[in-house]
Amino acid sequence: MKDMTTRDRIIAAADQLFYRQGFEHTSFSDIADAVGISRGNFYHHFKSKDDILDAVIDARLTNTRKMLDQWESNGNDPAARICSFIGILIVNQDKIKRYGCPVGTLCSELAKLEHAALGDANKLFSLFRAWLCRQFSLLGCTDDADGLAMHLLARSQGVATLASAFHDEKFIAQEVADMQGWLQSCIQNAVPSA
Amino acid sequence: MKDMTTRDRIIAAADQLFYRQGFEHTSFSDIADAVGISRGNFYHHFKSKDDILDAVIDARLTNTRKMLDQWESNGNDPAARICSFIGILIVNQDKIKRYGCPVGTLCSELAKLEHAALGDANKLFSLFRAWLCRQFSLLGCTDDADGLAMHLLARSQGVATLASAFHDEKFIAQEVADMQGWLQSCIQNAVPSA
DNA sequence: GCCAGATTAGGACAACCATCCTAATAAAGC
DNA sequence: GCTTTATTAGGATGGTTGTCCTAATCTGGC
Repeated sequence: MKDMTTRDRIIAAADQLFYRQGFEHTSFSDIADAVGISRGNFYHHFKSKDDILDAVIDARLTNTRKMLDQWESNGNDPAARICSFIGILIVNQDKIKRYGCPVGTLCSELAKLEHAALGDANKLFSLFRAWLCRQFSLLGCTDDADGLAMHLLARSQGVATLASAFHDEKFIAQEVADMQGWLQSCIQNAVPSA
Repeated sequence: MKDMTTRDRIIAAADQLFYRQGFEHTSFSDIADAVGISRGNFYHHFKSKDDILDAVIDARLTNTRKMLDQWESNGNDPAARICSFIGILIVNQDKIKRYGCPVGTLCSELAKLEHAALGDANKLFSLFRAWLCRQFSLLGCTDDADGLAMHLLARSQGVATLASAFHDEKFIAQEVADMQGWLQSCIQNAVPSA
């Protein structure tokens, strides 16, 4: 945080604030206060507020790609990787209970604003979708890997939304366990390898 | 629409705009233009913008209750009623693809705004939850009726979110079919009556 | 026909917003 | 050490927002 450039510190602060307060409800003053710099100084680093949003989405895409690559290079089997994805709901449950899913809530907001960056934000979903699809394929579920990916993506979105509404962590645990059971049944239905 | 009071016309217009544009992004001018009245005229009917939001949420609660009551008094069995709930995703798929779920997106936004009306908005979720729980109980799934209700609620939320992101109506149809299949398996696992 | 109350219109108001401008400061190259 | 460039601060600007005020109009009771 200390050795970051001002530009990166703006992006990091905006990232958090957009997640917690929403994009529209976050003002330049909010970001300036969080970073500890002057308001008028933004325009040396960014053309506009929309420009900051683009940078935030790019950063999220990069970080997400990094996380997924790491899960893939860990030597685990595809089932364990998918379990890592499901596990996000447990690892981040405190934030999710407060602010929902960072991807889902951002895309929902940008859709209502008819914001130009909606397409880029949706790439976050596409990233998870393609990654999950690949894991299901490797698992042997070749005929409907994308359908299974979308199914799992949808379920985790729903869990995040309801966990936020009801602040119920027991519900998260139950659904996570259920998803893991569902994953096992996927493996059994898959084409046996060798 | 023509025989409604001005107050009701404001609520109806605000309801639509809050759904389509979000609460914060909808200004008094937007509502005034939609209703066709003057801006300063609102304060004869409502104390503040938050007051309009409260009225909109109340109206949604009333309408939802009416819908659920109707489904219950139709003479259908509980399974068919739950199917009606699932069917919302098909009936409203055009709006859902554009704006997501009216309940989920409103609660997400109000949570980020830390808005006082969040508690009332969450009652919309509670309404569906209690109704679904009752149906599952009548179906014979007495030991985990609430868990099943939450599960179905979460899944439909997830479908709405992803349908909005990917504008994919084939995905909606697939998930709806899958949910109906899941419902059948619930019935078979239920305690057999008589 | 008149009057009291409800309803409306339209503008005034202060606060906030994203954006821009200018001047001061820091850093770097030579 | 000087000059050029990058970075910063802080205020100005115009537009929009929710809110409020006042005067005009409409409505119903008598």
